[in-house]
Amino acid sequence: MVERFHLVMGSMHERVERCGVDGEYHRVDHDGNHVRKREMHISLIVNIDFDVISDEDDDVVLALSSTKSTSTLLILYPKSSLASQRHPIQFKAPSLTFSRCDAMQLSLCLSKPAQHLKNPIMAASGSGSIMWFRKGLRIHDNPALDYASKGSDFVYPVFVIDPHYMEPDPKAFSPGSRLAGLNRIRFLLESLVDLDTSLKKLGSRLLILKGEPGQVLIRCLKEWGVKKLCFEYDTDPHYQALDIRVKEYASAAGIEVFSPVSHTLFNPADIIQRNGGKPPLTYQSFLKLAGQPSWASSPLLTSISSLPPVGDVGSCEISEVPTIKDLGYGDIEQEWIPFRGGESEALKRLKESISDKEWVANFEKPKGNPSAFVKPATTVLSPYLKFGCLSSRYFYQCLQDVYKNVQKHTSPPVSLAGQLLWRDFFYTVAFGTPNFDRMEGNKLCKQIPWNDDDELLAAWREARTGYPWIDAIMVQLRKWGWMHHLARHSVACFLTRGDLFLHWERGRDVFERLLIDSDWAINNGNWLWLSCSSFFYQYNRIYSPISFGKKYDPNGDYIRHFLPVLKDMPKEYIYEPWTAPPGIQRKAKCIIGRDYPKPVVYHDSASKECKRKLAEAYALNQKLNGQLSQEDLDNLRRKLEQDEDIEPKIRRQRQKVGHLT
DNA sequence: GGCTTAGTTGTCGGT
DNA sequence: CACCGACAACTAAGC
Repeated sequence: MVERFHLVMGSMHERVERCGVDGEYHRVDHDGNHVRKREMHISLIVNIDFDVISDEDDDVVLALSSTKSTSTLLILYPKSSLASQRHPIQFKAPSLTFSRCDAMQLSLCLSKPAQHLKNPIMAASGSGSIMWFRKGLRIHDNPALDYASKGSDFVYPVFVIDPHYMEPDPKAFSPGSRLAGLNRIRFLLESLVDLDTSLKKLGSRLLILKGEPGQVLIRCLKEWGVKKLCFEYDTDPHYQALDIRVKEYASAAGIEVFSPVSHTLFNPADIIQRNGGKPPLTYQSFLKLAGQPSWASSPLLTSISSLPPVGDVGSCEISEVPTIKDLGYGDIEQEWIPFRGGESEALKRLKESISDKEWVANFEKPKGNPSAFVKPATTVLSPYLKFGCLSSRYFYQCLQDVYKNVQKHTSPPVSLAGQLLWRDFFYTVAFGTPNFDRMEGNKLCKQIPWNDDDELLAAWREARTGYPWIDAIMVQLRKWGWMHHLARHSVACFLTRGDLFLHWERGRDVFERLLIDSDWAINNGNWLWLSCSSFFYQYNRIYSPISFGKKYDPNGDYIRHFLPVLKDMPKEYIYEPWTAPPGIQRKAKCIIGRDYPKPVVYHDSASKECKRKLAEAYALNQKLNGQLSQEDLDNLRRKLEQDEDIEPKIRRQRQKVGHLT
């Protein structure tokens, strides 16, 4: 079913420099009649011939190839499909093969976009612009902000506070909102204050609005009569859905939309397209495809001397950046957290990190010490990258400068620059994989019959597994919102394939809420990795909850700091306090089972069980080619439990889950 | 299609 | 302390 159509359309792609008209398309139906289909408000005008591959009911999936020699691919979904998650549809286009579509995503990849950018229908004509901040909370290397200020008499720098993200949720297991722990909310507020301060120095200010961001933005567009709307492109499903709404409105209202890719080093859509429509699934293949960033050797715009003034805000209610208290959080006692939000802090931290050129040149991620907490073994720039307080591209260029001036340096994947590339790797795979954040319906994810055990999950989440190394990490997560990468590995492995055999999505949820650097693509990618659900499959390699920490920190100082109940436990027992003789426990003022819990599982038997289950699950996945139904999973789960009963000596003895006060 | 190779970060017990 | 092999054996990519 391939028909020929003509489409007037455009894109929101980063390289689109002019936009602002409604697009619509019509098709010829089977009887040869021209049928006008829904209006799509799309920006730049491009003439492209395209083939309709699937057009059922209201849903539209289009595969396009341009009339010119460049290959072009567009996947479009109308509004109606955005609400419901749909299964991926696979199809083949005449000129290229691709197998991705995500109901939440609209992507246009132009291999030579410049050719399509001629003859803009509508140019910006001065007047006002909105700079919509979401991530990208910075002045340096901010192309959206730069574009907003060009040729505008007024610029409205806006941040919308979404109550869902910010307001206290009394039912949550720790202080914070439903979606974010208090640490990250605080970090965000600090970042906003810093951004406001910087904007004021440039003759502007940050306008804080409250409400559902889409509605609020559309109201601003209506009220302020701006000609341009500028914001950083975002691949996260949440923003994909939000941005389509806002772009549709803006385009319908004749407002130019400029939405550049500046959060990552590369444009994920470009890389996916270069790989024939599929995201690369290994780091090495990603590196090959990615090559050098296009901007690698040209200087980024890292400073702005002034900004146009803020225009009349009409009846829109503008407030200052709220405090934690303003948001409804009482006085919550909190350990001093070593990480303050904001661009200034990010640049300061960056400068400190790269000032030690030897350290930068010799950095090898896997060799870092996860138990270092007074002075962490990594840069701790991740939360700044997450909110865009720091530009990953600027960071990358700074690293290249250091590398140029030293004799030898480490390389990806272990080098510092390699870490930024990991970030882009996960952004790319996540963008190109429907249901990336779930096991079900995720083609990359092994279907594994994880156990469901609320008691064990709570023990893990609340730092009472009885394994001090694991619990100390979980305390650091809750108190600081940050732990070393390898510490994250330890607890993620423990929760899933190593010991508890609980679903990685449960752990993902906890990390997503509590980490100050939690990032949708990276967090999900790493949980897929650590649970051996995707990317990494060597399920025999299990982090020991005892010896892994011990090899870095034999004295247990990390444990003593985050679990003060164990501070007087002799180092011989601190990783396995249940083995300490009663006299020692008394002397340390820590009776196991009373002051600190007994282990919730025995690691030796639990990890053997996990390996056995993974082996069986892998075999079934292979047999059924990854297509496991819910029934298949249930059957496997039953079988695994039966086998467990047949071998009672292997069956782990579950301890009563203790409570740590 | 079959085969080889490589894969950011395991543990344990050796040298 | 650095490195090695055994353990048991996975997948994606590339030829």
